[in-house]
Amino acid sequence: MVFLQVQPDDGLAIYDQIVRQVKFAIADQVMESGELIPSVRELARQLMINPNTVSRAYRQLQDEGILEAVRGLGLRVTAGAARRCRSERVELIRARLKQVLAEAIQSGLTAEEIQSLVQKELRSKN
Amino acid sequence: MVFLQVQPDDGLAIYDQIVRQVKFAIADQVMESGELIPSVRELARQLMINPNTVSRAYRQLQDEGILEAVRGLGLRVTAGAARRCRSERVELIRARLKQVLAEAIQSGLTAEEIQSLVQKELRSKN
Amino acid sequence: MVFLQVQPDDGLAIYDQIVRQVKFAIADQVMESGELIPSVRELARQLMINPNTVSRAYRQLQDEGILEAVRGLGLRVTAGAARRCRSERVELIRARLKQVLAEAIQSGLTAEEIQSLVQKELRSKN
Amino acid sequence: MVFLQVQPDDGLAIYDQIVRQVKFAIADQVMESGELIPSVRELARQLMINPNTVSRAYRQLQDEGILEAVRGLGLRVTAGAARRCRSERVELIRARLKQVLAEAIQSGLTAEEIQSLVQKELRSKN
DNA sequence: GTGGTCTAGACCACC
DNA sequence: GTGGTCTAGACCACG
Repeated sequence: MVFLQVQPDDGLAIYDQIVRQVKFAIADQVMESGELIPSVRELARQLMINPNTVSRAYRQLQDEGILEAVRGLGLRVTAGAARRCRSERVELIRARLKQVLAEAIQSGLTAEEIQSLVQKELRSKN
Repeated sequence: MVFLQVQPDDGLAIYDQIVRQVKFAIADQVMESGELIPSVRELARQLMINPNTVSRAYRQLQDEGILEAVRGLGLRVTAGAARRCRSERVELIRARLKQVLAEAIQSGLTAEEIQSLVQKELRSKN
Repeated sequence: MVFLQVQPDDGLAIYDQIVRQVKFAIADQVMESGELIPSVRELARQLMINPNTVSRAYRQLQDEGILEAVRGLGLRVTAGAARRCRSERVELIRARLKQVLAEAIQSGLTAEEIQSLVQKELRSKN
Repeated sequence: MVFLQVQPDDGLAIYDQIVRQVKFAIADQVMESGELIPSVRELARQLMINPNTVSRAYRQLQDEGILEAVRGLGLRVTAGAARRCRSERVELIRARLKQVLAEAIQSGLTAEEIQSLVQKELRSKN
């Protein structure tokens, strides 16, 4: 879990950054189902933030059924978490893509111009 | 300016919605350069929101050079506003498209899947 | 909202007591849809507890779709809240009744003895 | 004592599950007065839990007079334990039934609806 | 050691 | 004024 990192002024709340990154880590199977995640205090120490902030992120992940508490031991990734995190991420992408494209059209760009932009971006990423 | 409308629970701040919509109206030449915009009180009354909120939106538009004060008359659209708003909007779109595509790739979608999604969206909008 | 009250050592967390009581108040239509609920600071002052604790309760109610935030104004009861709270409460009762009855049978009480207990209780309540 | 089993995420603490199950076993005379119960280490090994947890459960049972230490031998069920466990269980059931019924009435269910629910449950259990 | 809860007090954006 | 976020530090139950 050394790969987690937060930026205080990202616009996104710190606890939300943690939620997001944990979900992505689970989606990418960097963290497997059943695995214990870093303790609240440990992660807080690593990220140099307040334990309450980590706790809030973990609590939200519990509310969403991604993590489950094991009394006295810590928090564990639930069974169906990986599948859920993956589909949630794809759905998120789809929704945002949809919104951006709608705005692009509404702002006067033609379908051809948009596709050209998309292809240029996709090529530059490969 | 009757075309403006705000949604209190959009996630976006109300003053930001106003800023955004005014810019778009100028970009689409619904509002022309030199044209006087409604007074703070008038718009606040129409949208049934707090005058402070309208005032804040207008102030930001002045700070960005989109609007300018005319002593004794009110606020009017500046000379280069239309061109600026158009390019700003396209640039905004381009940046967000870029970001969404980067996330899409990072989340495991292939370039083909992404293009397929894009084409499907574009067709449904026409 | 003067009717809300919390007991520090109820076994149930304070924020949970608030969540529960607000839901019951909505179910009983003591609080109507669209109505603004007491502010975080106001309720904290009345109950003589920390605003964060109230905030946590309100946040959970938002997560469950019972309340919604109106920026700068406060929190409001959502449209479908009453119906949801009512059915949730009945479902809760049903589940607990089920569990208690299962234990009663498992502990050797006969169906007749249980029904006798139930009737005695019901009569004493009327 | 092979019949004991614990579920880490039951909501109920593990040591409480042990206390409860031991009491029920005594109430059902699965364990008789005078009988020696498994050692802390033995039970901890069987249930694959921390010996501290078993120890805590046994300590509570001693505090309640259900178990007593026999120097050099271990812990055994006290003389009046069975009677006490039975009446305690019935009393527990009665109290919880009372509470659930009170809530049911307070939540708007009529006495008839409640009795209907009770009968339905009782039938499904037989 | 673990998470859960609560308090106290600060700062922010928004209306 | 409103809610939202974060920090700091305390206490509790549990293993």
